[in-house]
Amino acid sequence: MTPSATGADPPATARERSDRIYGILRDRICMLAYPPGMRLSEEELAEEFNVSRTPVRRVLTRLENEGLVSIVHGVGTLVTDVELDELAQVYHLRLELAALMGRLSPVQPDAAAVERIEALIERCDEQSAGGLDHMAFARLNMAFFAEIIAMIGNQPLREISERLYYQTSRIVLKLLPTMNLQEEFSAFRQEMVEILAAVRLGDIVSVGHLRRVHISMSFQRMLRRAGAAHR
Amino acid sequence: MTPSATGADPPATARERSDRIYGILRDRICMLAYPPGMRLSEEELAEEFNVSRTPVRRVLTRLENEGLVSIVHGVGTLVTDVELDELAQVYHLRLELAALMGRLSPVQPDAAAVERIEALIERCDEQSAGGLDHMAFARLNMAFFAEIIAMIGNQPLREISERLYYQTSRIVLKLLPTMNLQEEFSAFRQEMVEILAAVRLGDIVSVGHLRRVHISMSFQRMLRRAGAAHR
DNA sequence: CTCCCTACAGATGTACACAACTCTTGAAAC
DNA sequence: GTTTCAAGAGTTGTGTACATCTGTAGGGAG
Repeated sequence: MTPSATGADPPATARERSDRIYGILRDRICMLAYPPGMRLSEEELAEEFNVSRTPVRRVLTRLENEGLVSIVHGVGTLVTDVELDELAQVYHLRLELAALMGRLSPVQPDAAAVERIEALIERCDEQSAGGLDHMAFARLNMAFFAEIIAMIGNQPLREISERLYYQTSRIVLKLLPTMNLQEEFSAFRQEMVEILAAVRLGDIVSVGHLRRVHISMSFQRMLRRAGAAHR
Repeated sequence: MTPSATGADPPATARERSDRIYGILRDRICMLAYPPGMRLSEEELAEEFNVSRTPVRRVLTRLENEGLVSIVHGVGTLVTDVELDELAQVYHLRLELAALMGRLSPVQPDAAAVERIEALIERCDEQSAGGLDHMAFARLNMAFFAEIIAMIGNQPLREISERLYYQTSRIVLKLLPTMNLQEEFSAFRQEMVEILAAVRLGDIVSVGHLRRVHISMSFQRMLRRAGAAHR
């Protein structure tokens, strides 16, 4: 927004600026604004954020460690490709980790969190009524995930769950055009309703198991579609 | 060994040099050669490895992302401290992940791996016969861990298990002087014997459960010692 | 004697120039 | 026509000077 000409942006500390750029680039990759295979130019990014290549490289290295880009000397920084079969292991692990959240010092969500989940269900209904949108689905999914991880009290598990989510979130958006969008919206709404009921009971163990079930079924639907597309 | 005066080291690619420096620093931190609280100088490290600060910073940033050091602007790069109660969450997660290894596409170890484990048990006996050494215990433990993670077929789970191990390995070495070293050697040997039996049967599920049991008991022994020391 | 403030030493963060590497393009040899 | 090689453009990796920040030591006011 503000072109920094006035320097209206809070200068902030180096760490905060780095985290900000990281978050922006991660979201662009996860939302496919930077599609798989796209080449990211350090110089262009440096220009966009009004910094030199050095802090940009710091961010790109972090994204590489998390598997979202691949840096190749002399070639460039490439957004990694996502293939369902290559991410099968990540999905299997996500299933098991989801079931763990209730066992490892879970956090009881407060009333505000319950209201936010209710609002998400409402937004889901509004979308279903109007035109269905891929991007809207992805954003709702991400917002709901934010509520889920807030219930994970075990900090290492929370960080790992986040990482794995960002690694797999793209495959959903990528395959969505080939799938039944209404079915996906419906399944997602059902998941939120069921989890909301468990949240109201304070039963985080069940929240974890419900998550596990729905991640598994979502994965199975994608496998079926991918298998059908190959014929 | 070779002081690089002759340049005998294979020049290697940038990635390999970076990984090499990373591995060296990680081992030094995990072996307490760099004790918690120690300040690492980018300039000194750059001089030691015959590079500039730039690649050193790349490695230190990675170590920070994994929680082994803390970089503070204007202050320095400090080796993070390890406290048992702060690492309790990591331990609880490690327990559950250990139990998962048998369920997620485990890798059957070959005959050579079985022999290496037998050799580790033998080395453990030699240590028990001679003078007991903290460093020897840590090295045996790390070597055995290498055999364990080789059985983890799920790649993301393997990487995560490695990270969490490096985060907790220091606390063992730190508390070892206050503990019964002979008891620890004995328990460790027992773990290896039991797991070897499961490996011979090709029962990786049991390997995982045995790991879980022994990680848990090791943690409980440390908790008891730490509690006793506080009085 | 205590407290505060200022200057300084030393650390990490940033910018920029250059080195090293990859891929492409084109022409020349066969 | 095919192949090979060399030169060039474009990218990331590295080295280095400087900017920015922090903790401390020292001196002066009260």
